[in-house]
Amino acid sequence: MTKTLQKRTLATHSKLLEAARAVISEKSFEALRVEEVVLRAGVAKGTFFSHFTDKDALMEQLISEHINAYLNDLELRKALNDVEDFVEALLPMINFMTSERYIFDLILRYSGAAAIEKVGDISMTFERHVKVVSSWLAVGPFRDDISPKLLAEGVQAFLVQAMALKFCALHNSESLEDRLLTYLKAWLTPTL
Amino acid sequence: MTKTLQKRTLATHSKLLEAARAVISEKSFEALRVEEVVLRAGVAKGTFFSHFTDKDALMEQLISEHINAYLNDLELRKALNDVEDFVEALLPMINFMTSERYIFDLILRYSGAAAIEKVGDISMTFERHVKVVSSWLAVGPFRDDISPKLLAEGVQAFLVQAMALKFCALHNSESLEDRLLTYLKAWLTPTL
DNA sequence: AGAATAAATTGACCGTGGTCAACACGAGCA
DNA sequence: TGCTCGTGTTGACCACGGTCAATTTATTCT
Repeated sequence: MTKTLQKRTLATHSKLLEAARAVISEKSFEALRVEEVVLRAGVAKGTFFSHFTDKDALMEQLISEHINAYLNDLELRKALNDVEDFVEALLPMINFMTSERYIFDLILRYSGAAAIEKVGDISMTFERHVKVVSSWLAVGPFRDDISPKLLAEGVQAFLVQAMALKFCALHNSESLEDRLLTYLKAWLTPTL
Repeated sequence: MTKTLQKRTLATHSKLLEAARAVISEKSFEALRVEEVVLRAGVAKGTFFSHFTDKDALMEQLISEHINAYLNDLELRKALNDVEDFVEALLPMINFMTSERYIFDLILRYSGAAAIEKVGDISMTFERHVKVVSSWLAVGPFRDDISPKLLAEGVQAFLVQAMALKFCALHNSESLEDRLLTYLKAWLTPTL
């Protein structure tokens, strides 16, 4: 039970996903319209909303697919020697996250500020990110007066801050990379 | 020039603001509908959009009014001795910012991720916040290997992080206050 | 096979933010 | 007083996300 008719359902579901991915690769995340997705998938509008709770849910799924791909790469990397390597490793993912303001806004909204009730896909990528970064911090030449997990949460906070400033009119003299470098050095290797 | 008919315009503008404030105090920020605001103000919908570029612009103004009131209080405070005082001082503002998810989302969206073209009201409150916090950090018993401004930017990053986690399903075992305390101690007073 | 049942799909409809060509109003001028 | 012109105002209209009672399609039972 709860698994009848699954064949047709799965087909429709993947048709919708395919259509959405097509729109995004041809245009952008921001330009995606539910209307166009259902048109391409050849289904009615209502069908979309019986497969995804809302448009954001689809977007969250598609965006976290990308993020998870970056995390897969990051997981393969061994310990990192210094902050420079750190930033260099994270840069591809950061570039994706800030490639569209729409993407960054959605990530921000669902990263931690996500629905209390249900843990979303993006929220889980943030969790995963903390784990990956923690593992690096546990063995690298970084401060050890606080736990790797706390350190990693800090890295995340500074990452978000640096990305946010990229979109800000007041602070675009310095590059995202330089800014992040400054933040992370101060956070990971304080020199009292 | 550019200032003819200003009397009528100003009257309409404040009618709109008053109506909006009334709706918010009776209901909430989230519950505000442009439709209702113009109805109460006794003007047409189009008028609203000749006074505010969009609904967010109105919200930004109203929210930053609140934030600026908190900042006025904070500016009066002299140097703070320790991290505990710090958190205690910031708490009222934090509580407002997280009193509605709608508010926090809007603040987040326009804090740094704001429009590149125009610097918005909320963006300016964040700027102001950094200044206030910097002035505290410059004289308090905190690390001095990095500039007060950089320290203050970090405080902001951790503040956002702590607030975001308040809305997160994964991390609501610890209170916002405790979490912030942990973050700020690690950031402001590292013990190598 | 046909009836009964469960589930997926449909599309007309709604709420709400936002647009814009037409219109009303007030100021300056003859 | 009446004409002109720039600006403020109007409200019908659009775009787009989301809903839901009705309908179609598959499944199970006899």
